[in-house]
Amino acid sequence: MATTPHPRVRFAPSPTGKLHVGGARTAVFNWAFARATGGVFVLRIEDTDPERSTAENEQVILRAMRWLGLDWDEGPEVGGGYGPYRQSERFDRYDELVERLLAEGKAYYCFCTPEQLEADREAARARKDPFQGYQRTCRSIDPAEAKARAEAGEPCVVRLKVPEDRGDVLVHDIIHGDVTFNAAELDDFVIRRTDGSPTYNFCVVADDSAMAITHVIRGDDHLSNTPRQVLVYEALGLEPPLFAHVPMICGPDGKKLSKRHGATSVEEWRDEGYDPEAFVNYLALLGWSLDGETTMVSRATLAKEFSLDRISKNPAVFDTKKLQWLNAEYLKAMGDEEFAREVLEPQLTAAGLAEAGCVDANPAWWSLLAEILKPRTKLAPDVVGLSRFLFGEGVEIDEKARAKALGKEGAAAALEAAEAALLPLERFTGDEIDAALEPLPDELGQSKRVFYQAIRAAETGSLASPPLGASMELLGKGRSLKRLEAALELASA
RNA sequence: GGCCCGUUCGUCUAGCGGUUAGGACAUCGCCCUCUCAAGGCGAAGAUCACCAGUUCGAAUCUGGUACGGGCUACCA
Repeated sequence: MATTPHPRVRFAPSPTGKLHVGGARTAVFNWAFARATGGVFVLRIEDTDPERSTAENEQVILRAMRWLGLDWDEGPEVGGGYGPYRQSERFDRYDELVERLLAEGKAYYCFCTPEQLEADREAARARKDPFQGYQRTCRSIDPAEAKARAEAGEPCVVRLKVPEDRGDVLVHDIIHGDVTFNAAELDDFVIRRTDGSPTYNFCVVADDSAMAITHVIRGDDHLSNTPRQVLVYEALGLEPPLFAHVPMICGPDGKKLSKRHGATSVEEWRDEGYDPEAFVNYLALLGWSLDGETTMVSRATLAKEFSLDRISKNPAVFDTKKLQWLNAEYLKAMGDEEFAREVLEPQLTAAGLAEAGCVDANPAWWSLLAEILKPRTKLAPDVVGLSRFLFGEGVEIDEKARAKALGKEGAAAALEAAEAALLPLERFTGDEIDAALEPLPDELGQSKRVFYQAIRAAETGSLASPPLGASMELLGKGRSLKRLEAALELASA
């Protein structure tokens, strides 16, 4: 049982909003498990609630899944042998099963109004009854009579009849072990609403079974609902799958992650400039570990090494700092050319500083830029601010740079000496530039700090920048010299 | 209220009866250095929630307590 030859797992988001990080992590686990075991990853859309489900949200979720690189083998837009993969397209199937349960006496009509139910609940609370669920009022109605009333149009729901003598319901959970619930504490829950639509706890079972799902991997918040689902499996005469309830993700305050903790949908993280692979890596490490030591876990590694027995039981706090560090690690691991094409070109194009195709037009220039920017980039959009000084003839010198660098005594002398030393250079490369400038501070009797900061202010307009030699190489001799001269007017003698 | 789950450095975790309780992020210090980063080295940080018990021996097994979370809907 533990080693099903070809596991089938599913991720079943509800298109009532964007894909959130908790859902994304569940998706990562399902995907990784399927890939690592040679199984099948099914994507199913749980849109039984027509009020809150929209086609737009479904698209947003699919887009987020693709961005994360989590491809599904069966589901919307790819099809498969167990479709349809939208619950809204499976209503006739659910209905058929509900009718069967009704006919077999395993479910029954309930005509209680919401007001009655609320009153019953209140009464149970008042008399301190530990059982505050449905009081099974309509169980005693004669089935034939109930059917007649229902067919006559009287508003009613259908409830599952929890067997009186069912006793303990065991949930076999791969992460938690066997979890025991007492059926007597489960009420006869609704499986079909007044409007005829089926409820979650019923559809999940109908679909997981119909889609031959072998392992249900989902959030811990579903553990308490699982015994209800087990009861549905039993009523239907079906074998339940294996369950794996993964710990929740929470905010720094220990509460379930939500909007007030900041960005919660994966597209917001994408827009902030995170790399999808780094994001998946981080998500995977939230509640799972490869060996306790390794922190860089690529999708390829996940697809090979992921296993359910290394998922922890306790909830995890989402730590943006660590995500950011991981993201920077992925950027640093990129080749210069790759960084130029995948980070620099799109970011600088979006910022209006460069144009599509720029990297192809001058690969060497862009590779050098990539080399000096990579270790300084935490998030992709950082490159815009880091390289802005390279675009345009002159550069705006910020106030701090004026005051602290150009305002220093000897700044003008530094600029003049630099210009004189650079003017004769034939090969205007970082190394040549560095070599030409190197002896100047001593010759001028200046500290390196004063000397170089004056040059830096002149060339980059700021007190902090990438290495000067390479920066000037990227600017080119013409612009570099022109900027030295321009700064001279602002510099103190 | 009832039921269920969880609890190892600030955070993510390793650990599965005998370890100086290991790693990573963050923090701090030193080195490198013309700035900012990156990098290297190092430090600090966990009476393993608490209390009993089992055992020669417990973070690891058992029970209870506390705290946190979840479910208890005609949401999913």
